[in-house]
Amino acid sequence: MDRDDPSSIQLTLDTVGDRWTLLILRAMFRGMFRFSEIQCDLGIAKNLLSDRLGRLVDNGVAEKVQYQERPVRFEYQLTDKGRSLSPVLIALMHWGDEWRTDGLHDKVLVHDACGSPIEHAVRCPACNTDIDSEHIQSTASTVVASGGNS
Amino acid sequence: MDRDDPSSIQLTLDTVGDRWTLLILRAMFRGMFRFSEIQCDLGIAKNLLSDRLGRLVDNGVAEKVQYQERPVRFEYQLTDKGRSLSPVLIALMHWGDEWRTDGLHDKVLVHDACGSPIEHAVRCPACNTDIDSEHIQSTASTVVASGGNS
DNA sequence: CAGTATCCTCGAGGATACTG
DNA sequence: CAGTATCCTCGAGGATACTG
Repeated sequence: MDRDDPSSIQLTLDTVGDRWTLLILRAMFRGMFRFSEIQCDLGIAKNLLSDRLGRLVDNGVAEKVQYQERPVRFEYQLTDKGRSLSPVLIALMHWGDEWRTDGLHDKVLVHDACGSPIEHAVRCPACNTDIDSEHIQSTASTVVASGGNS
Repeated sequence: MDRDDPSSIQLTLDTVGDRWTLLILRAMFRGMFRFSEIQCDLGIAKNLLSDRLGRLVDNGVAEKVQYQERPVRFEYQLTDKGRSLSPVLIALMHWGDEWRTDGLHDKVLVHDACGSPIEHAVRCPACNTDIDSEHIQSTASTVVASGGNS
């Protein structure tokens, strides 16, 4: 599992690949920065929230910022590293939207300016084109071999 | 945690938000479809792999396809639903690449045709433009409030 | 409010043995 | 090969009480 390929996915998962952590990040992306806000929103136990926030800070995904002096109070803000997780969150959310089977299909992610459902794209800045998943490679091998049966 | 907002992220996490499951999907995207290939690649215990593959099939992410008659043998292929997880995997991988601190920064995802590092984008097909994360909305609220401190 | 400290429980993960 | 069946262990998760 961790021999010659400490894959990038693995590294990401080590940092944010925990159920609560992902949910906490979602809350933070939604503008909740304080302990009690997040705790209340998620219904997570305090010791767990404390632990997860601590890890996020240790990993440089969030930072603890004092927002008040007396009494001393902190809030957690996303760093650039944390903010750059947005594609992950969006991809997760988008897939859930796309395939959810309950009636609540109104949760589709849309462009605020025009209301159209968004799309994901992977692009090559050099060629200035979209790239299909089967044309993405990592140094070692083809990352995504779509196709399969068809 | 599951009161009025069974968020799409939650739904996605329920299906694939498990450490092993994500790693199994990565293996499948790389073209490993057979039990032993995946088991060997990941070093996962057999009962767990069996359990995870079963769930993936139950959830319509993968399907069990017979590829041989005597003896009867099956392999697991991604369905459309499964294949549409590629943005999730790519986002996870991409973030890991971007922020990994070990020397192995050569794992960047590149366009196979030209070797340039890829970029992620969320696009509006109607406006034909890229959308910044703060301009994405779900029906209820702004999904990603970047900004924060600055 | 924003945590820390304890304690308890259940179940996920892993190993091993067995099977068609 | 592709699993299923058992069993054991450790630790994550949760509840509760306490604190600056």
